[in-house]
Order: sequence, then C-alpha cells, then structure tokens
Amino acid sequence: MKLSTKGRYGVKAMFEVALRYGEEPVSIKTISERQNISEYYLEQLFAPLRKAGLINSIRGAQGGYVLSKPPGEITVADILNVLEGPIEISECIDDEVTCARTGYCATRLLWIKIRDSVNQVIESITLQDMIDDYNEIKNNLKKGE
Amino acid sequence: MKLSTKGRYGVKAMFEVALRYGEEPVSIKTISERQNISEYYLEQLFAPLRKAGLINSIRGAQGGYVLSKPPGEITVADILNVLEGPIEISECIDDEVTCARTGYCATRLLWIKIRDSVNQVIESITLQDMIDDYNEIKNNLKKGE
DNA sequence: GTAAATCCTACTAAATTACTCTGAAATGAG
DNA sequence: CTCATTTCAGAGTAATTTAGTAGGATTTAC
Repeated sequence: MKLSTKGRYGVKAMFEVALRYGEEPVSIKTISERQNISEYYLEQLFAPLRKAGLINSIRGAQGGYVLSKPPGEITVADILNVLEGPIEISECIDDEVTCARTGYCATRLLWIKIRDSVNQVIESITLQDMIDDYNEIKNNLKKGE
Repeated sequence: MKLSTKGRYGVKAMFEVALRYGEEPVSIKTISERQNISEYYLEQLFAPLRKAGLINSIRGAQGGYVLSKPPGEITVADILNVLEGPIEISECIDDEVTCARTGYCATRLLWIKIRDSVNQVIESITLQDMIDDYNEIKNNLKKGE
C-alpha cells in the first residue's frame, strides 16, 4: 500500500508554498529545484489544487502560488483528497452489491477500520504542524543532538 | 490509496479458511464460489501464503488448505505483508538518499505517522477477531436489529 | 483407475502511473 | 512596447502494475 507520486509530490509542494506563507508567491520552478521534481509534472498537480481552492495563483513574471488560507487551516487530508481522491481501502465499503452476495461481508469492517485510522491521522495534521516539526528538527540539529 | 485485489481477496480467502479451522480442509473451488473470485487467481494468492507458512496444503482429492496456526495467531498484517509487501506510504521512509538532498525531509515524519497508524490497526486484528465480528453481525441480524 | 485437488510457470490485456511536450495567455520589469 | 517569466490547458506516451487466463504436471482419496 503506497501513495502515488501525485500525493507525495503534492504534499511536498504544498509544504514549500506553506513555508513562504505571507511572503512572495512561490513559483513552480522554485519548488521543482528545491524538491527535485519535474516542472511539467508539478504543473499538473497545481491545477487541481487551485481548482479545489487550496492555493491561489498569480500569473505573469514574478508570479507563482500562495496558500489561500493559513497553513494551520489546511490539512494533509485536504491535499490528498484532491490529488488521490478519498481514501478507500476497498470499494467494498461503499458498494453494497458485491458484498450482498455472500450474505454479510466479513472484511467490510476491517477496511473501515483501516480507512478511519488513516483519515484520523491525515485530518489531524496541518501544514502548520509540518512546519513546526520541520523547525524543531532544524533546531535540534543546530544544537548538535 | 487503495489495497490491490491481492490483498483484498487474500484476506477474504484466509477468512474463509479460518471459518473452518479444525474441520476439513477448504478447497480453492469452495472459496472461489463463496467469494466470487477466479479460481486461477486464487491459486496464485495461496502459493505465497503457503510459502510464508500461514497455511498448509493437503493435495489430492478432498484436499485443500488449512490454517497452520489458530485464527487468533494470524493477523491481517501477516496476510498483507505476504501479498502486498510491507506498508510503505513512501519509499522516502527507508531511502535516505533522495531526502538528504534537500537537507531535512519535511514529509518523512508524516509518512511514518500514517504507516504506523495503519500497521497498528492491521497488526492488532486477527482472523479470530474477524470471525467474532462476523458472528456478532449474524446474531444481531437474527434478533432483527 | 479416476476424479478432485494442489502446484508451477508462463502469458496477456487493460489500466494506471509518471511523466513529457506544445502552445497559448497573462503580467511585471525595463 | 517588448520581452522574459510565469501560469494555464490539454494532448501524447513509455513503463509499470494489476488482474486475470491458461496449460499441464503432480498428488491422493475413493
């Protein structure tokens, strides 16, 4: 079970934008260089993020992207929902038809538990939390720990 | 984020075998009919499960598969590890190289939290738990709830 | 002996992933 | 005004993965 690059790159990219919240817009080129991701590919990820209202774009020279809300109000779940769709460990959770055949679906409850567990984590972590973690790691490294 | 059919079918199939623990072996044909999964495909799933020591096979007529241990000693994680490999939300967790480039990997901690959360769920649920849940659902239905 | 079953290996069609590319449109700086 | 910079939109594509099919060999209860 793995996230696709869409989700992984998307979160990394949003993190870069979040780091500069309140400052100048961040261009795809900048993110591409900092995170070592293809510009073309990043473009494709930002389109749906913008349409979903998580970021605003500023076109033209010196343009780029800015968060539409403070980093504390954007969760990892918000990002992953846009880029990967909602977490569904198995379509069996929604689709009653296939399960109905065998009477009671034995595994349905299991998939729900896994899904809820993932959702709880990603809904509780905001971009601000990631920034805080990041700063803490940096500080600890400075102190030589 | 979704499980492949390997994982989903595999857990369903193992559940069917677990339901008959202590009784006769369960054939692939039986599981195929009960869970509506291709026999050929099921065969492919049972090979690694057997090699991993989760089930024993009994060849020949009236043969089939039996759990190698009581249902309470086989977790969902055991099954998924064999069929899907270990949960790794991002290879970034193990592979230090790519992360090292950008200094401190900002998302690494996030992937670890998600992975640990999933692992905690699937390691804590055994086939016996699933059987218990299943019986409870059946009982509740009988009582007309 | 025969039917029922596992075992083993190879093959393949379809879908998904992970990009790549081209060109248009907007905009700030000089 | 012009030009470099940047987003925007959509098409194309190679590689990988998924999900299943298939064929034949081997084992064993009856």
